[in-house]
Amino acid sequence: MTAKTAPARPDGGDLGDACVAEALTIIARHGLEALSLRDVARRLGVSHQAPYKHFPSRDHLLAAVMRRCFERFATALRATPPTGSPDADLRALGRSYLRFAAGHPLEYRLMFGTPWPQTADAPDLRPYAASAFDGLCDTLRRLDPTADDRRVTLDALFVWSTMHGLASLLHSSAMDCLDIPQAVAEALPDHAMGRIDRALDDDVPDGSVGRGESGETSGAGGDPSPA
Amino acid sequence: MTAKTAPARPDGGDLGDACVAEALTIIARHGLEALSLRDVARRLGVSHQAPYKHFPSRDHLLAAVMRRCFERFATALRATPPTGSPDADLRALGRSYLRFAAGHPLEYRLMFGTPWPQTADAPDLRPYAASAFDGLCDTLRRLDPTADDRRVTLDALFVWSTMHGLASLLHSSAMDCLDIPQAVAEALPDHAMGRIDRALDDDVPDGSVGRGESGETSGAGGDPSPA
DNA sequence: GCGGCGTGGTTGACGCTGTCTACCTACTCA
DNA sequence: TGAGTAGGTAGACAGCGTCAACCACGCCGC
Repeated sequence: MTAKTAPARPDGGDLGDACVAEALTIIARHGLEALSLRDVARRLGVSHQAPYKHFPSRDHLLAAVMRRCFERFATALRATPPTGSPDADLRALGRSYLRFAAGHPLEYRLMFGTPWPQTADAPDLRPYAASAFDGLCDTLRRLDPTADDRRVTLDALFVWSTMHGLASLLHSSAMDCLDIPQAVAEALPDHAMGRIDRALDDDVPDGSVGRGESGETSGAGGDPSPA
Repeated sequence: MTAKTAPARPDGGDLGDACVAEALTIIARHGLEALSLRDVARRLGVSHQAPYKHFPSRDHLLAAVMRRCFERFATALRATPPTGSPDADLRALGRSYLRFAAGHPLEYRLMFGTPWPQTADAPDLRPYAASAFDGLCDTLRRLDPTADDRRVTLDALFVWSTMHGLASLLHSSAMDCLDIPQAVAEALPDHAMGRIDRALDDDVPDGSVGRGESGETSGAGGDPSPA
């Protein structure tokens, strides 16, 4: 329990890592539903029980795969270094976000579209999600240095919601029902980012943004136990 | 093959309908992963093969469940009759949307968060998705009667993206990582709707919204074959 | 040197799943 | 009356996750 940091077995490869890589390949190609521990073992040429020496259950393997997805996602978001203009930075961030989602739709769905396995609710994944969200908050703070923390958090969640909605809807089955011309679909990301720009651009007191229609704040998301 | 419109078997209940209802109950309570045809049959007190007389495969049952979900969703959205003010209508529509998603998170995920079974890509579900989207477009058209169709479609997709993003994120695992105070999370829907209001409020030429940064339109979602 | 032991691999079994096949029964209709 | 069919039955199959038992090897205290 003490000197168990890195297994680094003498016989070359680490089966645990290989399992994660193979599972990630399967998910990226055929989706989460197609992932099976036995298939992973078969592809790696080991017995169907070998992965259980590295992961107590399928969910633990899934959690490891998700960690790797989050690493890649965080790397992709950090790939756009901040420029001088917070406005341009926000757009670049949005573009990176959508590019990752478009390029890795199944991994994206794994991270944000499916319920996490109970195994993964550990604070293990928190740093990745938090760092991405903090980056967004920082950009927004530079955009409007006078905004307080609550305002920045709300705006960050608003921006994130729109980006996540775009990323999800653009590759969703529901979208295919709608006969949206491809040219319109392709113009949507920039259009939405323009709308976000305008939504955030003008600075007015908080009261006019969340203009409460007499207790309506609890109308949509107020129920503390919706399930 | 001709007079097969409604089975309406003489022996009381319709097992097909009962299967859909039972499957919907299971999904709403335990999620899609917990749905099994054998479990449905067991709960209904019939053999594990009985459902196959009504649905050729699990996916066909799933498609029927999704149709029922969409019916309920469309009903929920239509429950808010249009008032005189398109601005108020838009907010009411958003509230209905989020209320349904909060009240039926697993059904919502089934409709918009998981890939549809190939069985369901028939034009069967199109009317429901289209009617909801058209309602949103109509409201936006009343908000700005001068906007052309392309503009209305883009704005509708923008609004829908934000709503869908909110609905997804507010109940996602990623959100739990972020230590968002509950008060902020509860204020988010109204805040976001206020931002949307402002994003749509001012009317300026399309050029300033989708200000193309020299071909950037194809940067985020332009790749026609992302997978 | 050697026995205990943890690590990482194996095989075999269990119950679960979706699905295929065959069989049976009751109703409809020519 | 007899064929056809809709709808329900049971049995079998492969694939799945998981539990249990077993085995080979490297390490460490004696």
